[in-house]
Amino acid sequence: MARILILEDEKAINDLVALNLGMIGHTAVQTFTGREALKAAAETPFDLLILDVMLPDTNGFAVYEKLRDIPAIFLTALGETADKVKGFERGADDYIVKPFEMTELLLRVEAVLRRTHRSESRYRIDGLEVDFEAKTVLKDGIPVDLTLQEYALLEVLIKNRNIALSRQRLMREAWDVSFLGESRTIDVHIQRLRKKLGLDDRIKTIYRLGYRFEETP
Amino acid sequence: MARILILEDEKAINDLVALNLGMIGHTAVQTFTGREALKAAAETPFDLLILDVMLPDTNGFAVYEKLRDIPAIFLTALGETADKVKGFERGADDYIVKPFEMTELLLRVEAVLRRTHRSESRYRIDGLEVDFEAKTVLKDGIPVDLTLQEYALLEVLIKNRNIALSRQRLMREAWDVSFLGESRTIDVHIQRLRKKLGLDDRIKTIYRLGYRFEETP
DNA sequence: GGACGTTTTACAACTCGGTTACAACTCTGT
DNA sequence: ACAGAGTTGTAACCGAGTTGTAAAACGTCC
Repeated sequence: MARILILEDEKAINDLVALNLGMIGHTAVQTFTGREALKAAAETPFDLLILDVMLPDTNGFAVYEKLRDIPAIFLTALGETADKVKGFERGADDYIVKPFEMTELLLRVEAVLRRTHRSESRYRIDGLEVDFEAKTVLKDGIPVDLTLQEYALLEVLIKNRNIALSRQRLMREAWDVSFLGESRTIDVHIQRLRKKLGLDDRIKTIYRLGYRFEETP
Repeated sequence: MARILILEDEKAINDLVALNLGMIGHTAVQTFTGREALKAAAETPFDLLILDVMLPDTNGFAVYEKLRDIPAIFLTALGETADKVKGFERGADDYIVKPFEMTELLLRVEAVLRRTHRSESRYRIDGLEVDFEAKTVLKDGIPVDLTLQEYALLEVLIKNRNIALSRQRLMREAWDVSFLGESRTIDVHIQRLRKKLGLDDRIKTIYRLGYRFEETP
């Protein structure tokens, strides 16, 4: 089952949540301060975060920001704004108002875990890490310099991964040019991506058609 | 935490935003007209503005124009989004469409504050030490004389470190000029910063785009 | 007018994206 | 299986456009 990080300063609640998650087969790691939570998250990967919004040393959102690629459920005691935040649905995140029924929390945990594929602002595979917001690329944690054009091509490939893309279409999407004469431009850029990022296996050539970024080579 | 200015004529929304910001530890100052907002901003510095776009006496953009280098999140009603916000050359800012979930706003607040590092009063790396309050710069403990313009540029670079900044945006944030013709001004100032502070490795050129201050070269 | 800060100018150095040329490979028809 | 046509891989090269840099020109404040 899933590895779940709990960040909640009230020990009674923290224990209760951990106990219940454990009963339905998840592994829960309990933390009580933002610092602890970040440390735990740095050490081992988690599938889900359960974060208290208000904490003595920080707030749950700040912690979430630093671990942004992990889905989260927020716990809050903001009674006054309960109605406002009740229907909250955002990507793989959720929001629950204290005091809450444990059953409700467990249901939401299951729901979030089921929704593994969310609109991503990052993509990771093997040692490759692409941040679509910052437009940066890391290879084994080390920043790789891509030129604007190289990055544009990579982004199109990844966002259409597992789909064969014709040269025509690559030209249109990554170069913003609708026509394609006799030109080796794309081939050369594919070559550069493969070399810079070690993507020989992932970027597959489709003979007489174009290329495809593959997740399962 | 941060000092945040709210400009929103609907009292219910204004109160709600202020309440929620307060709950996660920020200081919110509530204003209801453009005039009030400008007055408040003139009296004390803010780290972030939350501005309603449509107001009885003015609009949020006009206020933002006058307080240029403070990051802002705009609140807009559904129909007025696209056209108005689109052509707007956005700095370290964001916009959100009403009606919005409070959590979403809070997340964006955290994101902006995190991106812009506004609440810090000094920055250190290698032998470089910048005091944003005193506006002084030490290199290996020795004071370095920067001119006003040089310092302004350095501050913008550092406060937006690890983000690629276009020349356009550097012009706007460090020179307070929104247009940029054919000019080598920025390049020359970058050159001086690099020379005076030995920042050849940290201030990176992004070809065809601008510059970026890097923490991990 | 002189000192200082800023911008422009001029040219050298460099970068990137594209082309080329040829080698290596893939597919098709026999 | 084989040959030949067509397609892709790849290193090397080139030119337009971009950036680095020193020096000159311009402003502005004492």
